[in-house]
Amino acid sequence: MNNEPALRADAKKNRELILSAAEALFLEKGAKVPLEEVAKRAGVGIGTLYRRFPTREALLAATSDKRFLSLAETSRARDLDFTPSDAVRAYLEELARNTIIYQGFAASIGTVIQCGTPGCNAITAEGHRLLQRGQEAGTIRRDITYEDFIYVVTAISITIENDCSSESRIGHLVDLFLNGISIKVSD
Amino acid sequence: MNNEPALRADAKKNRELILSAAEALFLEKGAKVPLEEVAKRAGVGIGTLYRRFPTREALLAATSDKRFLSLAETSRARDLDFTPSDAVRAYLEELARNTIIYQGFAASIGTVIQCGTPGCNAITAEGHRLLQRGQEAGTIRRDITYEDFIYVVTAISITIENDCSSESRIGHLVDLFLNGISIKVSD
DNA sequence: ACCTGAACACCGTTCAAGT
DNA sequence: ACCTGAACACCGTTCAAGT
Repeated sequence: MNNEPALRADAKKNRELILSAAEALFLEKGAKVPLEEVAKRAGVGIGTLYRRFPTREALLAATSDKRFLSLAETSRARDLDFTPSDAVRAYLEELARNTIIYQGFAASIGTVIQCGTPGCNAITAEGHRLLQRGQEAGTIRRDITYEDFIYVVTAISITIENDCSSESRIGHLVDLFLNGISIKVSD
Repeated sequence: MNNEPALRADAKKNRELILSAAEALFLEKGAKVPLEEVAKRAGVGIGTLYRRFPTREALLAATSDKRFLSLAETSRARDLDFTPSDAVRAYLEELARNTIIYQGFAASIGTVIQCGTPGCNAITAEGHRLLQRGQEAGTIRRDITYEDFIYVVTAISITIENDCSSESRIGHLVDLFLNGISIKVSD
C-alpha cells in the first residue's frame, strides 16, 4: 500500500509546518492564496513546498484529508437508521459543507477528490457504495453515476460561494438533485 | 434606454476589431486567453481594450450577445408546440450548449449573464418567464428560482468541460435537474 | 536527501504622454 | 475623446548552489 520511503526527520517536520500554514491560510484567505505566502508562514522555502506538494490540489487534498476520512466513516455508520436515499442526502450535504470551508475550493473539488490520499479514497469508495445501495434498493435511478454526485456537489458549492448565501441553501439544492424541479406525477 | 453617448468613429471601429479578435481567440484558446493577445490580434493597444471592456466578463458578454439574443427569441417561439416543462428543458439545454462554446467559460456564465447587454437581459427575462409559466401550469415546484436555473447550467457546463465528455451528456444532466435522481413514487 | 531563494516567465491593470 | 504601450504588481514554477 504505502510504498513511499519514509521521509527524513527534517523533511517530515517541514511537511507538517507546510500543512498547518496551508490549512490556516486556506481558511483565512481561501483556496487560491499564493503558495509563496504559505511557504513564508510555514518558514520554509517555496521550493520545499513544491517538492512535497507538486500541485495546489495535492496541498488542498492533504489539508482536507482528516475531514474526508471522518466524513466517510460517519456516512458508513448511518446505514443503521437511514434509508438509502436519506444516506445519500446526508453524504451530499456533508461533502458540500466540507467543500465550502475554503473560499474558492468548489471549482477544484472534483480534481482534489481524485488525489489518492486516504481521505479522498475513502470518500470515493463511500460514494460508490451509497450509489449502489440506493440502486439496489430501487430508489435511485440506474443511469446515475458517481460522477453525477461530484458534479452536483461542485454546483452546489459554487452556488454558495457566488451567492454568499448561507449554508442553509445546501439542503434545498441537494433536494433539487434528489427530487428534481418537476412536480411528481403518479403514473 | 440606450443613454450612452455615441462612440467616435475610430472608437467604434476599434470596438468591432476587439470583438472579432476576442470571439476568434475565445473559440481557439478558451475564455481565459490573455487579454493582451486579444489586443494584439485586434491591432489595438491593451489600454483601448480595457477602456471598452473593463472586465473579461464584459468582453465575454459582448461576444456572446447575438447568440443570447437568438436563444431567447427561439425559446419564446416554442410556446406554441412545447409544454412548459419541455420549454424549460430546451432552454436549459441550449443555454448550456452556448456556454461550452468557449473552454473555461462555464465558471463565469453566472456573472456574465448579469452584464446588462441586450442579449443577457433577454435571456434573463425569458428564463423568468418560463419559470413562471411552468409554475402556473403546476408542473414546476414553487420553491424553484431563476438562480437555480443558472446554477444548473453552470454545473452542467463545468461538468462537460472537466470531462471532455461529449455534448450528448447535456441532455442527461438537464434531465437530472428536471426529474431528480430518485425514482418517482406515486402518492 | 533535502533545503533555499534568486531568477525567469507570464499575465493583469494602470496611467503618463501623445494624437 | 481617444489611443498607446511602458511600467508596475503579482504570482507560479524551476533549478543551481548549498547543507
